[in-house]
Amino acid sequence: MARIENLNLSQRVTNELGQAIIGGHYTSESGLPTEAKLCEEYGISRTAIREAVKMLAAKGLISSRPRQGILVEPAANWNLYDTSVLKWMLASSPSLLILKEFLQMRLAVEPEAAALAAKFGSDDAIDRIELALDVMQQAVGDPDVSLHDADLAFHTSILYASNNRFFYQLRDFISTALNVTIQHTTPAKGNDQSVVDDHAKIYQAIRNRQSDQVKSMMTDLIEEAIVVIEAKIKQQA
Amino acid sequence: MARIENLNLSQRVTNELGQAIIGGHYTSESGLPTEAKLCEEYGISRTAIREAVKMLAAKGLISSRPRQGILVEPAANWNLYDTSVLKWMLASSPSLLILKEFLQMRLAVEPEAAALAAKFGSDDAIDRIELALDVMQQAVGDPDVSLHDADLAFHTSILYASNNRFFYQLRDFISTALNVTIQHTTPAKGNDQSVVDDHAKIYQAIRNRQSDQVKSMMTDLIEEAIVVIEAKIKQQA
DNA sequence: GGCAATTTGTACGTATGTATA
DNA sequence: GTATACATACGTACAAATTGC
Repeated sequence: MARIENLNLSQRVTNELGQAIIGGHYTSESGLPTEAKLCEEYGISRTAIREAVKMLAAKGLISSRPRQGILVEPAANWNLYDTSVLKWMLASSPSLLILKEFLQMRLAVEPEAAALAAKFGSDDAIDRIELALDVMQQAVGDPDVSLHDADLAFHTSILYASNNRFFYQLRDFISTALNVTIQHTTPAKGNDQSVVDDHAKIYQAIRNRQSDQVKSMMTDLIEEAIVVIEAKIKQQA
Repeated sequence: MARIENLNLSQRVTNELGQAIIGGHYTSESGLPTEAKLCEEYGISRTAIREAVKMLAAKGLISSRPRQGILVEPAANWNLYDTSVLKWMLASSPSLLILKEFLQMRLAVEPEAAALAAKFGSDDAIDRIELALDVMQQAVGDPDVSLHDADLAFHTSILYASNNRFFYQLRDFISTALNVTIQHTTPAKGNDQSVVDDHAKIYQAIRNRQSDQVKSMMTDLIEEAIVVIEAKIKQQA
């Protein structure tokens, strides 16, 4: 998403309403105010409101019918793989529990994606993984290079190499999940090199077309994170 | 999605334009006609066109800026987990290749979902799986009961029992994938009972909280389908 | 069936931004 | 650079359709 000041009016309203809905300010029972009220609240025209309503409806958050007004859809219908919806969710409830759900999804998706990359990835696509790994290696010891960003690029490039559009489509979701994961699993610095080494092994296995090995390696990588998080959750309770 | 005649104007236009974009009638180079032209073509007001454009933008299919007009986004940005987008894709290219991609995703998601259901599923949620299985059993020999529908319900109820909203959110995607799968993998009738038996074993493993076993059983179930499809693809070539 | 409330659809005017000459 | 033309962005006003009482 671009900077807020670059967004047009209906997009800004969509953002505010979307966050309010996911934050629970409007519920399935209460619904939203009428179009007219929303115009007053935001001091804008009906056209802008209606466009925002249509965008939120397209994301599964609301529905609107004459006489009934604008209704909040059950959370089960929200399109969680929409980048905006994901962002709003994270903003409203950044808990360890959602992180655990993220990791469970990563555990399903990433090992299989890595296995597909080993089986079907084009040489060019695997070059991209290597490139991301190189940057990760540079980042060790050089504070000007972001290990974090290179880590995201590494995992995303594997999704790309899977040669399956449905896996690659999950890049924003996985990036978001990985983002939150990193924030919680790198408390002590200094183990950067070992992180890079683990990723290097995964890259090599993909390059060598060892799909079974890479699948179990990626599984191990994510399960390590799950162990850390489950310990933290217990600690909280 | 409701019946077409129940949709309002902007939703109908969204459908037509969405299908045209995914079908390749408008490309990343050509873009779409101007709002004014679209009004003429469809014989409706600019407001309706604008609302449709906003909905398609919310699904990642297009973007619009002054002077540049309405641009088609790269296919990599389309929100494939949106039910409408998925439907449009299937309508425009119902090939065996997309089915293979579906199955690869199912192989990632469903075994893990079943394992989570075994670990964390509530008793109520597992009851739902049992219910779907019962209907599957009834369907064997009774043509009034749909094995197909019960099969979908079985797999969906496992996603629900995973107790993870991101897995359950994939129910439409998995249902669509399963739908296409069944069409291609049940050529000969008469093996209904063996299909039901396979599902019964999976249910029992979930009920007994055997997460490792259920994971490998679900993996086997889907890999069987993959073998059939890959044979068909080879046959075509 | 009639009435009221609310979204839906239409029409048109002005403003704003942006590519191009 | 500046001006111009063109396309979307935004606003207001009104008529139509739908639904609950």
